Amino acid sequence: MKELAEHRITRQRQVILNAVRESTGHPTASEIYEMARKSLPRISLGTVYRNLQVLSDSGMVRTLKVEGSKKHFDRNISRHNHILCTCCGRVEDVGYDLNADVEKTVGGISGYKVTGHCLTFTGVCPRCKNRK
Amino acid sequence: MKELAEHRITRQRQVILNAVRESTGHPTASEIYEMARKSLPRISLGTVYRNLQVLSDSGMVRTLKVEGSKKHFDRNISRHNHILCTCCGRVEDVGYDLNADVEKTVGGISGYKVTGHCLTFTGVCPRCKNRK
DNA sequence: TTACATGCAAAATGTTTGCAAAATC
DNA sequence: GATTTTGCAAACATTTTGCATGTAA
Repeated sequence: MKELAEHRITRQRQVILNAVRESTGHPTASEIYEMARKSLPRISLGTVYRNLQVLSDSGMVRTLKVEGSKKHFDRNISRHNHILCTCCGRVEDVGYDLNADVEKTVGGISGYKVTGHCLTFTGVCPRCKNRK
Repeated sequence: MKELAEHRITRQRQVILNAVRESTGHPTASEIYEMARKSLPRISLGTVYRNLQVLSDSGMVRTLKVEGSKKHFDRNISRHNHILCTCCGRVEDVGYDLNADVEKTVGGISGYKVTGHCLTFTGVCPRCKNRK
């Protein structure tokens, strides 16, 4: 994990970080691009991608890879898991966590040096349930 | 889940299914394409993608979405989880499973009708550990 | 002033799709 | 013989990259 201090603090970088932090959900790169464009109309998608990478590498945002082809980004960098609505594509945090020693257990089983895990639930969100 | 019986049994379909079943790891679509090409040199990538979709929909193979951009396919359709080597990209099964009532718990927490979950560990595999 | 960051456009990657011909049932 | 499936190529969506220019430190 590189420190952000190694990087320059540009207007674009700040706007992108703020966009993620102000987002209520788990925005994709192009959603962040649209948000950033409101204050920096000439910002490019490439810059958004490059900065999301930098911010993710330096631990300031979290990159989520849920079902589907797009990456999502998360302002919440603490340990937590996610739930994906298979109906509307919504991604939400879920306040459920694995036991802390699970990674140790899996390390023993697999022989890997386990560095992390990703747990995503799928289901139908309350809104979609009620819509039927 | 559609039954495969609704679909015709073509040579391509069989070759693709066999390729997944005979694979030792968790091949990607293009790896399956290369395998299939050994017996059907004129098979197309589109056919591979279409058939993997059919086989996955009918529950005969499992589609895996691990970190990284590509989908992987798994001959093992029973409940199990995966571990990804962040060093070489290898994906392996891991004989660790969540408690069966976790989904019920998460349903209660989130208000979702939970239909599944996906748990993937990341780490460094024994081969990559020893290579240093 | 110089190394890093940007905008732009093109390329790369992985996957899906339209269509006419071929194969299955 | 009707319908599904195929091969091919083009389209698609997302992400990455090369490069000349701009900018923070």
